[in-house]
Amino acid sequence: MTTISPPSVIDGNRRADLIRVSARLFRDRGYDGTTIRDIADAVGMRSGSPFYHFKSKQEILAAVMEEGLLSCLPAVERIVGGELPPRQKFQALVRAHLETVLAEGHDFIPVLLYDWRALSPGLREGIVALRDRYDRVWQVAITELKQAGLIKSDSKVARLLLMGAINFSVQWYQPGKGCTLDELAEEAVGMFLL
Amino acid sequence: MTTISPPSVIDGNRRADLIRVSARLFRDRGYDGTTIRDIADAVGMRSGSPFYHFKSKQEILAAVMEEGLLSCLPAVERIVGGELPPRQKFQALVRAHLETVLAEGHDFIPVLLYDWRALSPGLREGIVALRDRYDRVWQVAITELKQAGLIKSDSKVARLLLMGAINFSVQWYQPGKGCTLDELAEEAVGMFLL
DNA sequence: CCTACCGATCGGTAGG
DNA sequence: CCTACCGATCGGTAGG
Repeated sequence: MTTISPPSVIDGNRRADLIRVSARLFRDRGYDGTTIRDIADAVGMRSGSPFYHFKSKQEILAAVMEEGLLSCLPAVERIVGGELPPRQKFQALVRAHLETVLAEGHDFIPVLLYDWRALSPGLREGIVALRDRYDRVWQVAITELKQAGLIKSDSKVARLLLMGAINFSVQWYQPGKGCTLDELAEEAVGMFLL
Repeated sequence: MTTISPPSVIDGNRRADLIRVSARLFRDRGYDGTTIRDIADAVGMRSGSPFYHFKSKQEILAAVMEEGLLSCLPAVERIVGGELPPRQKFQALVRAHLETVLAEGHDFIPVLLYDWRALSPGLREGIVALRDRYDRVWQVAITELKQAGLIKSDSKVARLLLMGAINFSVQWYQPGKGCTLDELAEEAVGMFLL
């Protein structure tokens, strides 16, 4: 009796490997600073082989961003759909967001934040739809804060300023140096809420 | 009588031209997405000629960032050194900062924000010194806000969150669409201050 | 500042 | 998924 793994599963593993190491390399060196050869080396392939799994380098970038959004959406949607009181709900949302942006090994969303411009317009559409879903979760949370009197404005600009403050931490936060993610979440919530 | 412009002046003009068009191109397409040929074309030179003015493409990038910081530092230092009451002083600082980040033709600081990673470590030192000066201005302003009871914390993290919220607008703000810079400054100040 | 050019690198492909 | 390769592009330089 032979044990044969279905090709689709093998392919799925290698494809997932490529996405994961590409995320790390893109995060560290940027999309343009990473070559197909870097990616192939990191998974133990030859330089032409990634194109067996992806049509182009651009499609790897799109896959990294899509993977990042798909894997972090359920958590934030569960938080905002849950029953916590407004302040605690917002704190949980900020904490979850910080996790996806700053935690070690979480390279997907930083790639989205750093290299959005590098993604060709044709491939942006699908990612934009997921980004919109993510933004909508935040808008709902902020509206609840407004209704609870914890914030002055729940405008779109208010949301962009809030998310910007947190997203920009990707440019300065260093894990293990300075504050922890819990402390950062607490300071952020303390600063933004009345 | 021949009129001969001193070479240093000619060089100064052409060098300034190169910095200006490079800032615009870097802002629009990114450092890696801009070639020396793009830059040369934009000022009407042949592709090898920018290297008469700069030793490398990297040095052009450094010059863009340095120029941006040097030209915006006096304004913010004057504001913070001035006599406005804390809230108005902060509003003026935010407004000035938004100008350097979002106003049309102000491409230098966006390049700093977008392509910091593209600058080689050896060239970062001089720019870091100027960035530190800029950050110090903000820290002073925030400390004054704290003393006036207009903000909860004047920690470094508080400053980074504030500046992040505003800096991130470079990724979403579109001149002429949505709010004006004045409105944006007002909303930001309203959101951050108690 | 131009002409003419080079060496290196890069994304991608044909064929197996 | 590998081998072997290509065409294009790019930063940079020598010599004037």
